[in-house]
Amino acid sequence: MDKRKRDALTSTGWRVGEVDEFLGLTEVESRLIALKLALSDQIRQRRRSKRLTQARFAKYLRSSQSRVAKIEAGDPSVSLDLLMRALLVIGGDPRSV
Amino acid sequence: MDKRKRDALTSTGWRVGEVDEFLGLTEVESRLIALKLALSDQIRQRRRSKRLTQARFAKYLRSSQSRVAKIEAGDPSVSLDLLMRALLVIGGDPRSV
DNA sequence: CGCGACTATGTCCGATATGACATAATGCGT
DNA sequence: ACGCATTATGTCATATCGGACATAGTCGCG
Repeated sequence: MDKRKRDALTSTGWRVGEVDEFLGLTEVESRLIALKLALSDQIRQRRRSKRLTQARFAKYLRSSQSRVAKIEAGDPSVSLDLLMRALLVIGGDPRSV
Repeated sequence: MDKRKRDALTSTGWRVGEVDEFLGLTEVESRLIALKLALSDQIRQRRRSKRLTQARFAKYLRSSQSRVAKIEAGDPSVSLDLLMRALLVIGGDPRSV
């Protein structure tokens, strides 16, 4: 681990020697975002392959067209919960993401 | 599809014939809960195998001991986002869940 | 038992996500 | 070009989730 990172961690209460096996916050963050984007894509693909409009899909989701648009746009205001719910509703497989 | 269910769906704007391929709300809900519980278990297991206390893990997560307890207890106030973040921080593999 | 370390549960209130709505952009057939 | 369907973007009030704190419960171990 480079010094910069170690300093940033220890200064916030991490103990060197334990830290190694853990992912830093920024890495976690980027993996989380990647995951969300993958879900977005999967959802849009499935919705399109079923020839559904965002508005119709929104009904199945019990949400709104604008939310669906945001889901597919990878809008940061969309939670993993909603993404996963959407994927399940449209019949997607969580493992494939 | 049994009549009861079809009525419940159509009455809320679903069109029979499209509905079939989609999961009902309650089924989505239960699958979502199952997913969360699986994450909970995975997190607790990994934390224990690393011999970390909830308090120490909370620091890595930049959260609090009580949140970690709730994460592991499957408390409904815990989002998928937080669960996934916790799993990533502790080095777990999302796919294994 | 008593005590310390750990975990569980409850509450508060600030932060973030939500559906709904309005409206703007885009596409597409005629 | 026009009209119509679809999708994108912005905003808002309400709901849900968040960390923090207090406190209660649990589990060894002397």
